Amino acid sequence: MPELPEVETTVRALRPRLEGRRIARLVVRDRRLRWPVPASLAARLSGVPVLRVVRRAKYILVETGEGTLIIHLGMSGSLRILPAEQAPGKHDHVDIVTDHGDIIRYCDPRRFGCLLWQPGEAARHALLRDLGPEPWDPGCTGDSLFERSRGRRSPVKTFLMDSGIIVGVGNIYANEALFDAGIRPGRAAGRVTREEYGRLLAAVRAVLEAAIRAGGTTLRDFVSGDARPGYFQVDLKVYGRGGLPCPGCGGLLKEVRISNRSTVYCPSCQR
DNA sequence: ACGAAGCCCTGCAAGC
DNA sequence: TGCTTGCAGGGCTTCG
Repeated sequence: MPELPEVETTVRALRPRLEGRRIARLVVRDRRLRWPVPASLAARLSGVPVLRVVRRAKYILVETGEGTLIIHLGMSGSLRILPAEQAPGKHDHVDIVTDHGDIIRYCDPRRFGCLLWQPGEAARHALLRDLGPEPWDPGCTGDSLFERSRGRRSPVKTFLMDSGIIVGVGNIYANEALFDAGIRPGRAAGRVTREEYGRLLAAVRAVLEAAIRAGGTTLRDFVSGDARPGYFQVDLKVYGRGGLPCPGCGGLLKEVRISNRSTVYCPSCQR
């Protein structure tokens, strides 16, 4: 399940294969994704030069001279770079073939992802328009989170995972960051202090950066094979460890559901 | 404006 | 062994 670090790692792997090159053709085998792959996409991209590949939230933006290809990996999606033709598997939806012969294969078994087209400025697309800042945006600070959270009664974990507030914090890293910051996930967002939001944002950045670094070590294996960038390279302190000892105090970690998402925390270390 | 719940989908694990 | 059931997850969408 791609979280932001996995998307970032994918973008870094794609850059040398796409930037400055042309899309020779698009092979669409299965249009069924969260929204159907537009019927006009293949014709639209044929022969088009790629200027830049960038990440915004968990979206991969392939910027061309004509517009932007917007890709989301959903829960189970992946993009793999194949050095040569390989027989497509059951859930291999789309191939992007470059003028250098690289095949970039989009696969998404659960079909929560998407491939869409936006003419002109990608930021104007409805999916991107209302997104909050990136965690590293200078305008994203402990103070700004504190201000936005006033009066909110929903859990701070839900607030942290709200892409209108801050992007890129999925369930796994929300759990980890709240543990690192010593904040209980179930507390009302509006009751968390200014200082705590400062600690929380620092923890978010640190845990995402560590995971991106870990993803970087898998980059060299990204081409061909089954190697995929992954967050599972990082040691997770609480996620998936409900009932096991807390790495801080040794007490048992508690597992609850918040907004229907699995939530793990230490009742002693997190207040 | 906010918040909660529903929904999309497949693979896997656990229970019978 | 083969069924059924539950769960996982991001994030849009709907409803209150």
